[in-house]
Amino acid sequence: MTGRVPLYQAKAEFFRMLGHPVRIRVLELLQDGPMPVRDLLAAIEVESSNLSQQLAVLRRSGIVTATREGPTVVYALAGGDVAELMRAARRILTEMAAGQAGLLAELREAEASAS
Amino acid sequence: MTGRVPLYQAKAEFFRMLGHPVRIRVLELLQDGPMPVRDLLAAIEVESSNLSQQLAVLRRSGIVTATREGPTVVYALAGGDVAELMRAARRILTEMAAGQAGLLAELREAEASAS
DNA sequence: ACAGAAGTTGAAAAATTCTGCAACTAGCGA
DNA sequence: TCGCTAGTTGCAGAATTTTTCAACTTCTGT
Repeated sequence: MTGRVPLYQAKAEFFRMLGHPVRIRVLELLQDGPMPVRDLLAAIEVESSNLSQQLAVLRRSGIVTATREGPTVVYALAGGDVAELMRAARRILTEMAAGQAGLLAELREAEASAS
Repeated sequence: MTGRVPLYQAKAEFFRMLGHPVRIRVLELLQDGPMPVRDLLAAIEVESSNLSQQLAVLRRSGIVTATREGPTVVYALAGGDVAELMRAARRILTEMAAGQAGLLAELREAEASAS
């Protein structure tokens, strides 16, 4: 019923949706609970219309919800464990950094003993 | 030493790197162990040069390694738990799908009782 | 040395995404 | 009702990414 998109493509779209610094920061901020746009804006430093665009991307994807409360709009994580995803990402990123440090060390050695 | 990029930006780049169907499929295939390009190519159906480009993206990011073995090049996951990341993504994706299904149900009800 | 298989690379064209401006809607208080 | 605050939307130009084609490198068998 819902589009019938192959899973790997849905995943790719999902990750692509995450692939923007402002959107990452929004998701991280929302992990501490719902937050009005005003506060996001204060925390993130980006033009208000740009933030709106990025929020729209998140909304469309369904990962956050927006509800109007009087004059302000409050955003919240729609579902679950974004935190876990971020943790997994950070772990891999850390490993990769370590790997590259290792590689750099190797390169330095190779250079030192270069003929 | 390494560029000094804010973490949220590193994360965004990481997720962006994941945001392509071919790259997702490669990473999923490599979870079962190292694999020569030939086999990836057979599994994925995409032009060979296109696959190469995507493999280059993965290589540059450091998430996979390539080693030449005679005439073939074998790719492998560089480090750790890509599997866990994929699981986390699938969980969220599933939740979101459920959420949307729920929303659709609500909309249908609203429609049914529309004045 | 030559031919063929396996991949990679460079570059240009095509497609997508991002940014910022201007215009616009919604709610609230005077 | 007017004006202000809070956000969103449409859109054009800029920047990135994706795709493809042609050329190129390596390695192996003969």
